[in-house]
Amino acid sequence: MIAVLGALSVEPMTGYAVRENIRDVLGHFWSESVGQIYPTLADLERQGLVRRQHGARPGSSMFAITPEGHEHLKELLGEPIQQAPPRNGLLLRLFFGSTLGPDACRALLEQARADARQRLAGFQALRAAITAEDNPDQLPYSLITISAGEHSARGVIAWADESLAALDAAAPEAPAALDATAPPE
Amino acid sequence: MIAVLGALSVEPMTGYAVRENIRDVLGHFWSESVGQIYPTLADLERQGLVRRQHGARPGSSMFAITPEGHEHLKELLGEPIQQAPPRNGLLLRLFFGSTLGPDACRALLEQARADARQRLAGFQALRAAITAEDNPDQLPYSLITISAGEHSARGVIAWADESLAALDAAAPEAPAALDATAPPE
DNA sequence: ATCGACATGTAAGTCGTTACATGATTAG
DNA sequence: CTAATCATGTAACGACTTACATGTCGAT
Repeated sequence: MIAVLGALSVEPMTGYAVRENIRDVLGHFWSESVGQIYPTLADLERQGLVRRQHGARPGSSMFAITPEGHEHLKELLGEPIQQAPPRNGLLLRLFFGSTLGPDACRALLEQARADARQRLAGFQALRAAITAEDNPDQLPYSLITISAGEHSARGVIAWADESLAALDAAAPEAPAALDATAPPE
Repeated sequence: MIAVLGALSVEPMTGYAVRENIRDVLGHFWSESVGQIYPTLADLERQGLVRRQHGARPGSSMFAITPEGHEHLKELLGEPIQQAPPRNGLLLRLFFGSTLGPDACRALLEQARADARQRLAGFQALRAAITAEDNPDQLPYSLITISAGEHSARGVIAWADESLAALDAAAPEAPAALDATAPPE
């Protein structure tokens, strides 16, 4: 709802383009499925918050936000954030690490770290792209969201490093053990 | 499912206790609602993964995990993690910061930082508690999940600090401006 | 005797995803 | 000509939450 109206607040576009914009621009912190977008658009039209005009091709529509829609967007943005109940499948598995086994835990942490590194690289590319493309009004806010992603990714990397070290200390599972330090006993 | 079976893998307990354990022990990264727990328990019983015995009072049941249940838990823990589509209401609002207004953005960031500080304090208390209570097998894995929370909270604090500074630089909204540095012009 | 914690369940409803159905247009 | 992309929608299903309904037990 906010995302759809927000996309249209930038410029008029088709529902398909709304979907692409949400995926490509907001994708790292928000998502809407197809099944959400068209009904939402129909709702917004019914409420007079967007106007539907003929698209470039037969059967397609250009949606444009109305002044009331812009008003409504402001209200929506001011509404309290309701956060989803936490549900972190990685931490759930790691919590039961003694059942899962230390090796599988190490693998999970390494995977999480690799994913975070990739995301971090993506954010750095994205930062460069939007610094070139965004208008000066939007740029600081885009940068804030990218910065959030970067901080989060760096946090995951540091956490995974630390946790892998902790696992090595707790369960010496011979992680490349061919060095000069004498094994215990 | 994993959470319920995992709770019962520690010791037999009532459904009510399962709920409390999930809330109190896994609460910072996982949650199950009442409406999930009892049907899940009934499912697990039907599949022979838990056994129901008479509870201490009439009408109450003690649930205990069976060997097959323990096997199944291992399998579940090994299954790929499916992560929920991202949906961060805070970042969504901040992204549309030029519509929302700089002051409201500042307020959101300050709130997020305050929340993160509180979570961080909670984690530090929790760390002390479980270090005293947990058995040595479980402790490292509990610490890993707490550490994840701490890293995340510290990340949010650093990000909020940075972003507040960025907003001050981009939109000099007179944030406590009574100091010796001359205002521009 | 009454209040809060313990205890188990169900029903209704919300939210959201996935898959399907359909068709136009454009690039190779 | 044909594959990919553009474009719009719906239907079925699944996941989950909230509220309700019911009853026991222990402490004050």
